[in-house]
Amino acid sequence: MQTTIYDISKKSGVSIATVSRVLNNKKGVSEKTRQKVLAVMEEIGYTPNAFARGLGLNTIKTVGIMCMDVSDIYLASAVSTLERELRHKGYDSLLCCTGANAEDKRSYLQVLLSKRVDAIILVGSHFISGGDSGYIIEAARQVPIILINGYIKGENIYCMLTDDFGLVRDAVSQLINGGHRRILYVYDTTTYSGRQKMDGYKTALTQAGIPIEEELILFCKKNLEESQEKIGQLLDQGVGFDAVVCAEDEQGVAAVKAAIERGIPIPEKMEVIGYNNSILSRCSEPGLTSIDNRVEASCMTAINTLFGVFEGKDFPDRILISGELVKRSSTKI
Amino acid sequence: MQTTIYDISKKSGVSIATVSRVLNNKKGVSEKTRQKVLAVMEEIGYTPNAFARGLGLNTIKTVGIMCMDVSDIYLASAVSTLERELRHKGYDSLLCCTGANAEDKRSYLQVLLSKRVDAIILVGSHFISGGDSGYIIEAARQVPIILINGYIKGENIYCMLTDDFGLVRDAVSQLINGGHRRILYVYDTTTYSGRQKMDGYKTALTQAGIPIEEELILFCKKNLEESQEKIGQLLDQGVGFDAVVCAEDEQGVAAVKAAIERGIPIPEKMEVIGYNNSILSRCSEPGLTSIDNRVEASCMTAINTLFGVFEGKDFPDRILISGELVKRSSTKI
DNA sequence: TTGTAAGCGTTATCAT
DNA sequence: ATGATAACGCTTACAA
Repeated sequence: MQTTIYDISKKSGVSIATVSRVLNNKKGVSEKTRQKVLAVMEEIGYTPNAFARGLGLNTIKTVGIMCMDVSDIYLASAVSTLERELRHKGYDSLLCCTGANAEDKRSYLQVLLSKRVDAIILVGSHFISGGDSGYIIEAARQVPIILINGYIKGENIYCMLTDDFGLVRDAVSQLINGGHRRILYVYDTTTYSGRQKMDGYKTALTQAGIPIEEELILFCKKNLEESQEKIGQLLDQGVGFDAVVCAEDEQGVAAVKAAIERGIPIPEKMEVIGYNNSILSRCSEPGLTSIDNRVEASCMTAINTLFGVFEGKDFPDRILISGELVKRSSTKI
Repeated sequence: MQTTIYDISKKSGVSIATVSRVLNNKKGVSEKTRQKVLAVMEEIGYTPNAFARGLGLNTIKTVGIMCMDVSDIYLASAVSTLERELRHKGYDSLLCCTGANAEDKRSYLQVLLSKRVDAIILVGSHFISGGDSGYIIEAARQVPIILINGYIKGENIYCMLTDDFGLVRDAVSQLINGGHRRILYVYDTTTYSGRQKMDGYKTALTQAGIPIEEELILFCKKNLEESQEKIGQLLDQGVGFDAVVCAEDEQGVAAVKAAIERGIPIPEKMEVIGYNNSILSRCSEPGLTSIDNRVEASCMTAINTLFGVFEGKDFPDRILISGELVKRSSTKI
């Protein structure tokens, strides 16, 4: 059985109230008593029960973090940053990987609420793709909700937004300025963020007076081998393109590999741009130029916002985080 | 304010006991009453308080997961598997990234204990490198502790072990059989697991009657650029080796890149083997042959063991998980 | 089938 | 400076 303050109380000959005071470093306890109590705690290896504490205080200093899948490099780096910052502030992280199923997301959110987390952070725009974000707005009535890379309008909801649209548009524009007319776009999702990126691609073309061609837009699961195969097929079919922009680094690497496989020199005969500036872009050979939307910055800002909200301060419900294009050897631009 | 079973009780005209019964799907409640209570719950958007429940039952259906850093690909994939399996069983995961500091590991473990997690899973052999694993043995008096890829002897501690030693030894032996005599070994840590790998390298050499040369053992932080630079220097200095075995895929990729940078064809003039069979090994160009110690299998077995322990079954305190060498284009073997 | 009441381990408010 | 006690929201005998 676990030991309680009653055990400490009995063994040290003081009341549980005093034990509690010592435990919480409250003043109004004589130094002698304090020492005695601490000694007993040490001796019997006492660990306070956070439930009991949480029951009374109605806070357990824990924040729920929801994401599709931590094994995804991008999400893992976000979760890592969030967890670290939360811990610095004395909060724990209850991790919840939802997968793609909408019903699961809903019920997992309920689980987090029932564990009385002090806030919930949703990472990735997957949470607003289904259209039905009502349950999130509903949940925000109980605790503040922070979105990393997504936007939902609602009371007590705070959104960190990345300019995915502008970043892709500018990158594509640079390719166009570099003389490219036929640019392949590879994507894997149609979440909010995914649509923003695609719109960026299309807008850049339109602005340059280049027609949008469906055969130059390739949907493909985010899987290296599968992407490589599909891009390779396009190459073999002679669809004809001399630049590739991908919604994910993994696909960018696939594009590079598909080209090399066919003896197409990169970046001379084909330029490739990925997204996320992850370690994959650095592993690529040649190195993959990649768009960095700065998740880490988004996460830091998110935590900042959250603690501001905890303190009752007024914060904007959406904050835009800027990104940048990180150039490596897969492009000439 | 949050709603409680008292609110439901009042509004539906039944006692809190009945509300509780409905909440827990217990029998002995008339269908009519059940429906009425459920309707009220739905109406006022009731969320049960897990603290209160946990206080009485002394379990909150949550498992603590500790690792150095989830942004590490290997650890992220482990955490992902653990979280998923735990959730299937109805458990949440309290994530705790400790960083390298020993004192932090200690105190974070205390935090988990105070949150009354039902078990603690330690991922990675970092937890037993400091030598002082007393606090873990101590913690095991309160809850079962599972180690992924590490071994500590103690009551209520269960260890999933990987044969890092044998895997590296066999891989190096294969290189030796392939005609290599001067094989560079690159490593980044001296944790338990790290030492096992190195021992595997040395043993393979010794068994083949090849002397161990210090200049062929390179310590290097797990960082792509830094590793590439250091391995490159060795190449430039003419240290002379025609195969590289790395303790991490990231370093394997670095070795491949260092060689390519100098026009050394892979695998013809140099063979490279990495470790973990992560996505990095697939991104590498040419693809990196890599040792897979099967974290996912370790994690599944860990969860299996854990729930066996929960049910009071007797489980071995150490389980060995076998791995394999996954061959890609960076080797001829 | 339903209700009453004790108990879970804290914190906080009064007294003393 | 210290102690007694209510309160937190739930589960679960035990009664009715």
